[in-house]
Amino acid sequence: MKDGLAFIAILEALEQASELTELQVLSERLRDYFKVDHLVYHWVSGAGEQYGCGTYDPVWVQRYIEKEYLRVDPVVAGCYQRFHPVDWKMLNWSTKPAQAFQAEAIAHGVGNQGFSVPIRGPSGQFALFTVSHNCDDDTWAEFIETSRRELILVGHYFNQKALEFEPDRAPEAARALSPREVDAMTFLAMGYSRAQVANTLSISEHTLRVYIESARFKLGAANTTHAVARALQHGLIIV
Amino acid sequence: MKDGLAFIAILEALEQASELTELQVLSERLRDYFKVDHLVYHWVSGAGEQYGCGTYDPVWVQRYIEKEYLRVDPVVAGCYQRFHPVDWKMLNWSTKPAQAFQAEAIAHGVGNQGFSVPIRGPSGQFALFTVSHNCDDDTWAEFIETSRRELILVGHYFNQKALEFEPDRAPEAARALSPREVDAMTFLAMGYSRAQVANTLSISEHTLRVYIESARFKLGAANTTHAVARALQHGLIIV
DNA sequence: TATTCCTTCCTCAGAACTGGCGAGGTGTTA
DNA sequence: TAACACCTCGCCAGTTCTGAGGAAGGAATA
Repeated sequence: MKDGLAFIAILEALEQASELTELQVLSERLRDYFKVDHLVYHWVSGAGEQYGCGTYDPVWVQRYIEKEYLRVDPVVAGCYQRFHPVDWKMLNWSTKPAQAFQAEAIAHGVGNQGFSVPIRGPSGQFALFTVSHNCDDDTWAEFIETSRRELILVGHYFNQKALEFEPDRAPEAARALSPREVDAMTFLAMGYSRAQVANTLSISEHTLRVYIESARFKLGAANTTHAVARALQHGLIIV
Repeated sequence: MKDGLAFIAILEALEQASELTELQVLSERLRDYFKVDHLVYHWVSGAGEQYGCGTYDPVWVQRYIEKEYLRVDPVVAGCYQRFHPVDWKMLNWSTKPAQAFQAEAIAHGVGNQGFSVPIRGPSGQFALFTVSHNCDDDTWAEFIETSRRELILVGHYFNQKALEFEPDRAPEAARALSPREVDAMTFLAMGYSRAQVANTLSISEHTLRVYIESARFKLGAANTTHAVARALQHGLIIV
């Protein structure tokens, strides 16, 4: 750690932040602390909703949203499937859309190097905390080596604050399912047919249907598949 | 932070650990460092699979697994739905099964206080990093206040190592879906019927069926609902 | 005590999904 | 060039799910 005290000071400022706009300021302060070109927090969830703050060029951010680059961006795709923080070099940039995306990103000032920390929450909540910079591989590797811990920690604090300020997005108050409804959803998520679930739970298929329907209703789902998807996303079932 | 250097030393030992058994030793070392009664890492995923290491009484661990307390434990249920680390006091212990569970846990030496960090990964991976202790509320609150950052960080390092040592459990090498298959799964997870999805993608319903079937095959799923559930769990679609 | 929620059971018709058969075109890669 | 994966389309028969009606007892809560 370069300067433990300066870092702790920023963390404490982050803890005490009480408005979303402060995150913007803090991201600039952190960028200067880490001495990188860009530092970005990017939050993703449900039906393409996004929120972000950081030091990227607003033009680029706008374009990213408009073009739904979310579904092309190898950083998002890669982090979505990894637990560990990811150096951008480890990602798969070889597909055609990914290369076009990369070229455009760099043209908008995004660095050639990057490091992203994936952060996950309940309800399928997913966020990325990213630092990006222009430098050679060795310099970058050394930076990551020394800053890894701080980046992980600060990423989580960012996420915590972002959720705090936007409570609508976080809990989404999915009414809890009854035990039988949980059973039903669980086995359906495991691939059982209705008949199999009914058999497993030793109840009639008609009874099972009642549970599925009430779960569907509680989850605001259009069909069984949708209900199972939402139950999974809300962490209501553990498969 | 009480003793930054001692903590860093443990983190580095954790980084260099090369065997699962070392995690057991390190959890004891960390317990002593934090001066708590218990410190546990508990990993959960797919079809009730579990793995843990830490300082709980093995008898209790055995019983926990046998009785499937995973599905009763308010700590698991609570953390599964939260992003933030959780003080056990914040959880809902009022249901009958939860109270029975709590009584039994305390009888087996688990502390009256507890703090658990939820950790999530791709593929629906979920883990808990917990410290537990016997003391009054004020003492505990003070401990959490001072140790929160370290607990978050060390929990993530633990998880990283646990994944590293058990690679079978982590990636599960779900073959990637083709773009059209991703589209199909995505809209199905959003509750669209087959007809609606076909319409949205401007393809015939039969073509859509081909995608669903091939996605089903790749995901090893028994039916559409199962396929969507797996696609979600593997982070192959972003809904 | 009244109300609400959970659990369990029923039927029937129409809608939706699944499995099996087939076909042809494009693009990448060994 | 051949193999492979991807995208697109069709039909038929059978299975499964959904919607719209019910009914009744027990537990918890206000």
